[in-house]
Amino acid sequence: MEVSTADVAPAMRLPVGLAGGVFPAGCPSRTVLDHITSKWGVLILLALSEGEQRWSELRRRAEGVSEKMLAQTLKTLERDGLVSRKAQPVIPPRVDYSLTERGYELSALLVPLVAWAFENADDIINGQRTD
Amino acid sequence: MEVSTADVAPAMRLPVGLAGGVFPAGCPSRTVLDHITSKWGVLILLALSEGEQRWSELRRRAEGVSEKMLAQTLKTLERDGLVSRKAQPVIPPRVDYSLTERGYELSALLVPLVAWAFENADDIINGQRTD
DNA sequence: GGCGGTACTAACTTCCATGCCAGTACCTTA
DNA sequence: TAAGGTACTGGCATGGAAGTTAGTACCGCC
Repeated sequence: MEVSTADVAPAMRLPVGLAGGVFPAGCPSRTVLDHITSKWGVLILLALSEGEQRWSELRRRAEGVSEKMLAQTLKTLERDGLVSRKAQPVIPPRVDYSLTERGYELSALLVPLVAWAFENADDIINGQRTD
Repeated sequence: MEVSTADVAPAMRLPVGLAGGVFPAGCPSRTVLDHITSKWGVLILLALSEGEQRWSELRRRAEGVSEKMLAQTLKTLERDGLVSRKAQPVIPPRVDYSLTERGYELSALLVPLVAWAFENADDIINGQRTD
């Protein structure tokens, strides 16, 4: 078998921490991973990967998200420096959300993952493995 | 800025579903995404991406996982056709887990994501964005 | 003989993410 | 005047994820 991590991203090989244990419990990586792999985190990053969007637009695109979770998730992602918030002091309020540079980096990795999930979802759910 | 979704996986662009709504709520993609982005799902897939491993080895590598969650997660991933289980009828019991072909496909996308999280974790947690 | 390791399953409990609802402040349209 | 849209915040409820504990069956080690 020659499928290995090396095929994927030569400059992105998993670091030292992996040799002998995936991650120390409670290390920053775990926290960050939790944020970006959270149910709504993924969807929102994904939606924003296609460009700046307003609050209400995000609500519609991340179908099923409640206002509370949208606010909470956006706040987390903003604190993590992945999303930037631009509020315009107009009435009615208008707030635009977009990805930061770091956010784009992330979404570049996230998008193929989600695409893969989308493409394989039916097979997987129907229990049709090829192997 | 040249980081865009197009740079990543030309054949993996996000499909039609995305234009106008990330995913329908309750569609298979959501379910699969939940499995593979689950707290322990990620860690286990990651650990297995480095090759076949036994139960007890996985316990140690995914630091902090309880036996219950390990069993549960492995069962889910096995049902999804991402992990294969080989039990040897020896005493004491010996069970080896490895990724299926589909599992490797996934891990190839997951590994760079996790690597990114690892590399950026400190910056993110300390709130030091560069932008 | 008793402890520990291997690979689990099952029951009970706890806790946090999420959901649901209500409220805010201002404007527009009917 | 009343309803509805915009962008939120906060409280309470709950369900599912996760943790805890115990039990199983067999063996090797000391």
